[in-house]
Amino acid sequence: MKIPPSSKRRADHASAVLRSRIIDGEVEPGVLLAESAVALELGVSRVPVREALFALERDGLVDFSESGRAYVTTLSSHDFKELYALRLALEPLGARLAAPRLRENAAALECNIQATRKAETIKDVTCLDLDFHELILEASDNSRLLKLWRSLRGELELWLGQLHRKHQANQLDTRNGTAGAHEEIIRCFRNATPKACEQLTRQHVQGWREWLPISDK
Amino acid sequence: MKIPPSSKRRADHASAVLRSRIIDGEVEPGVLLAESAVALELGVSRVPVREALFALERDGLVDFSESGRAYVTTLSSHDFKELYALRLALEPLGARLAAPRLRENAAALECNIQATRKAETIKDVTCLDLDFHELILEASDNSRLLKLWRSLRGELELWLGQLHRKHQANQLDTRNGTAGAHEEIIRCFRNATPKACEQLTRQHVQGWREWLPISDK
DNA sequence: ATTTGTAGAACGGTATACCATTTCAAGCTG
DNA sequence: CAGCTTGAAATGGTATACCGTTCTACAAAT
Repeated sequence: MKIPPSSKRRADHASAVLRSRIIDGEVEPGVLLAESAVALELGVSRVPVREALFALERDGLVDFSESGRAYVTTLSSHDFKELYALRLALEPLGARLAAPRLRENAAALECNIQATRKAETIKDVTCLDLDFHELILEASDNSRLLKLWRSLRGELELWLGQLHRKHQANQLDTRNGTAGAHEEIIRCFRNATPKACEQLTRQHVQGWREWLPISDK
Repeated sequence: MKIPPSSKRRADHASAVLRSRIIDGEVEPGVLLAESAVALELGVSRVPVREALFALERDGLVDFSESGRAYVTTLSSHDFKELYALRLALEPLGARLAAPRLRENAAALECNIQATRKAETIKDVTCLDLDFHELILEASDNSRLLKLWRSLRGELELWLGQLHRKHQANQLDTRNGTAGAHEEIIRCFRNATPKACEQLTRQHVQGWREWLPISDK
């Protein structure tokens, strides 16, 4: 739930606007994002828009056709499997690496859980959930691990957003389930070995994956 | 050892030229890559150069300062550790996923090994070695896994290139060692379970990491 | 009805020009 | 001599204009 305070660079602003539009489903997957049109609408020139589109491609939110046009990414269930296979590779590693640091100081994680309990929309819960996992990776002292994970986050948010929109009957109270699972993880960081943290994180990610209502079309 | 045939996009050309200069050590780490200067030298305008610099940043070959200037990446031994921790997370996973496909068809891998045996420079050996690992990930049917790995490859090449340049007395005949180890991996793909392939790949990557003469400054 | 041809619009790639910011060194001040 | 000031040069950010390519829709031909 972070809104960069209208960064100085217009490219960043354009990127942020487009990102949230895509994730919120305001623009449908497969839609063409023409530079000129976007530039006109955002009131900037094509140059920063180009930059924004490249950044979004890096995050998997737009795909470029061979001819250089940018389209909003369309995700399939196979894409979802790819993403989770990678979460399962990256996050347990991150947890193991972060364990020594989080053992002593898990304040940020605690704070995140409190916010989760108070969250009022399913979207906020999702965002805070991902934030929690990101916080762990931030403590892993492996900047590239964090970078790679972040490059997947946009697609995760897109996928989960689509899921929530489809199953309108969203149980907002994944809140407590999420918060509870995260508290168990914190306890593990405090008391157990790095190996145990790694293992619990693996189970947590795997468990969530199986929990989700995946339309395995 | 691939030279894109002067792609239509000048940005790609600029990117390729800069990439090879950085990896070959023609420009020292820490050097400023000013848009205007590069543009002037390559005979193109600043726009494609900008694009190239962004692409190189994604691959970790240049870093942007806060003010937006691009500098050639300087790698520390900590960076090397980060890279290998990630190889150890990604490549075994890739091997496991690729196993079913490679069991039947490992022609590309065979071909790579033959080329490795004939390689004439240490740089070629390194490149073919990385190609071998990349071929496995290409067979993993996880496009994002491949994408993430590729985003690390440039930094690996940069690091290894620096290492070779430092230890002039490079034993070119890592050739046979590499080829031999890779043949063992192919045999594993043909005869063993995906789990076994995963495990062997982990050992292979780990073994190489320990083999390298790391100046653990 | 399906396919092919074609003209015009849409779009991306690039060059160039202008402006704001940063950098850095010369010069001034204490 | 150290530290600060300042101003010119370097650099990046952005806008705009031009050109070639690609796309699309409509028309002609089979």
